[in-house]
Amino acid sequence: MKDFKRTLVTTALPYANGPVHIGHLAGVYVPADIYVRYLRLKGEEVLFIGGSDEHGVPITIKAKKEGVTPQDIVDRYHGIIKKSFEELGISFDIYSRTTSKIHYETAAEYFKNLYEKGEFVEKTSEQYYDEEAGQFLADRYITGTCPHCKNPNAYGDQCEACGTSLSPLDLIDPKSAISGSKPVLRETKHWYLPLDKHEEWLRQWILEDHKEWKTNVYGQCKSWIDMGLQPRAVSRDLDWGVPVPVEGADGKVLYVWCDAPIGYISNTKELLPNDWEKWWKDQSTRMLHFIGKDNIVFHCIVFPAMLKADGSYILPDNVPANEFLNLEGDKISTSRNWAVWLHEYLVEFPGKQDVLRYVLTANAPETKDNDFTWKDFQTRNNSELVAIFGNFINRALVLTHKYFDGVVPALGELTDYDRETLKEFADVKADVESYLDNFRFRDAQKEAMNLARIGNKYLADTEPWKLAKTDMERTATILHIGLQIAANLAIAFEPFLPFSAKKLRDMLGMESFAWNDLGSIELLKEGAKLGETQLLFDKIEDSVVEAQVQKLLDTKKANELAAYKPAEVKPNVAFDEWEKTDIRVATVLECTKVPKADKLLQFKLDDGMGGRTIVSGIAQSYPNPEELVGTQVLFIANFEPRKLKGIVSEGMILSAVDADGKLVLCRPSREVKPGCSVG
RNA sequence: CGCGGAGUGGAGCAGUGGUAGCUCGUCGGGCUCAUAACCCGAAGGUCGUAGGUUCGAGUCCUGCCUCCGCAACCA
Repeated sequence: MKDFKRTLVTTALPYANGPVHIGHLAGVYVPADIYVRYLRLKGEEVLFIGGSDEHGVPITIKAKKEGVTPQDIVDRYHGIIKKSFEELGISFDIYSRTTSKIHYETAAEYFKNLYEKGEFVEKTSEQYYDEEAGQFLADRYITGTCPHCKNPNAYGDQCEACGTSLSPLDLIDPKSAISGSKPVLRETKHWYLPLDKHEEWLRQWILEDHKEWKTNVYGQCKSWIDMGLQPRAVSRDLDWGVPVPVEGADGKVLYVWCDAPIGYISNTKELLPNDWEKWWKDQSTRMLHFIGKDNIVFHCIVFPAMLKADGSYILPDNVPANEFLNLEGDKISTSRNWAVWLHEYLVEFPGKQDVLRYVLTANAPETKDNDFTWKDFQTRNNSELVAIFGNFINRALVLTHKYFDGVVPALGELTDYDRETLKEFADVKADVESYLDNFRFRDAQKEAMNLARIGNKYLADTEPWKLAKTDMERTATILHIGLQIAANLAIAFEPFLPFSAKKLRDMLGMESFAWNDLGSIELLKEGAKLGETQLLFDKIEDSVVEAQVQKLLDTKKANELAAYKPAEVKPNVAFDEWEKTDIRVATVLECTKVPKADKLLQFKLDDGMGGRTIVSGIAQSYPNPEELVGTQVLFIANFEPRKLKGIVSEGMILSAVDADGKLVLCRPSREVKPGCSVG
């Protein structure tokens, strides 16, 4: 590996049309933060850049829907995102945004420079334009009939019914998804980055020089390059974004994918106006992009091509991309509200930042998609953080306070077993480092956790609570070692669980610490006074996670209701046909469940004509049938009587079927005489 | 046949040619300093599926099935 002097870490810019959720965290921000904290702790020079991506069509549409400006939308979400990152301890050196003044300047300048160097090509094409909304339409915002399967709800890029890839021009009878109007074709000019011209060096740079990249990253890049790279548009017709800084480009802005990565540069500039270039243009800087798998091509091919086109910038040394995290078996979705939102978590689980960090790291989707469940969250907290880590710390501290008045006791003569234990945990440092250096955060954290396992085993095997009755000198040595292990934990977990590591250092009275001290057994001095003991982690009760699961179930139900579409209307019926049906009102006299039937209720009705019995299949929607007595219902009076479960049913009671399948009885809006006709 | 990734004990994940591992859960035992925590032991897998290469395959090759991503949004 090259000998780098400093490391620049960027994280994918979250899109400011919603808050940040656990998927973003597990895929990008938590691993990046662990890595950065690790480097800082080693004393290396490192810069950690983040920011919100605030341009693009979806934000304008959301703004229109809410009747506010795009700026209002991004101000809202940028605020939420920035604050929640801070509270989770994501230690950005700067978290800025792409609507900043400096970004507009930087992006425009970047574009202009490439334009003047002739790095773009111009192309004019016909695209659909929505005259009502006054804007060009992205492929996905055009719907119409699929030319292959005649599905009337195909999108401009693909028909989801038959799976065919489409172009908007293929659609029969296209419609704008924004206004519903019929779009028209208009000519428009755009600039393209000719990726095909960059293919040769990209092939060498990725496929030959960076075989160490993760398989998912390398594989996707290889497939793109082997297919042949195509020019990619860098501008769009839109009024929200960085204006294209070229004559005759009115109404055009930089396409978001081009705009957003330049944000990494502008944010660096904003933080270090005079010193930013050493982070971007010095070959001894190592650049890393932490992203999710959806962003691989942009960060490995497109953005590097932009950097290379300029010529003065360095290229990323690695792009550790993660797969996706699912939630309770379903994929996370902002639009469906199927997510655990960071800002909500922080309110609902105060002081438990590290629990989330721990769980997301332990179950990080490093090689494939993983699933987050609340049950797993609880188990990892209770069985790992509390039972193994927290409990070990508590044992060591309680014993020290009990036998040595909260003062670090003296280290006496070591036994063979002591030496074995010390040797075991001295290896932890090298193991954790090796995992972290290879972006294997899950294994790294597990290895750190091993320190606590070693500690627990050491105490169980040496039994200081028994020795305290006979041999205080030996007890002192054991607890001295136990406390040194605890102090090592405080260092090892600093990158992963910074809040708990700090708490632990306070309890131990540790003032200074550095990564290179890891493995040392001289972190605490004999005679040093320990701080106040408290629990490092708390148990999470069943009711807490059950409430979170319920919250998700409620969301799912709300989604079903929102997605409800009325059934197709049946073929028309002549009036005299319809008139043959005799609908009447009746008052319920008795209503009971039919024995041995799940769905049936037996009604005794006052129909104004001597009464009748009707059996109706609505029991699951009305678990307490007696409550219906005295209410009125509508029923069909001229059905042939029919036997159900041995009871003769003389008609049918009318119910509406709600979106969730629940049946709701129909009744007159005020009481009427039993036997009245309905028509 | 668009391209890439993934499919391993009850759950979540490692493992790229040579006796199938880890964490949690389960069962049995021990300990009692500790947040009923800790320590020891055991049970549990024909590694998606059908073929093939090989002395030998979870690991390589081929077909098929399923899930995810890339194309609007999106980590």
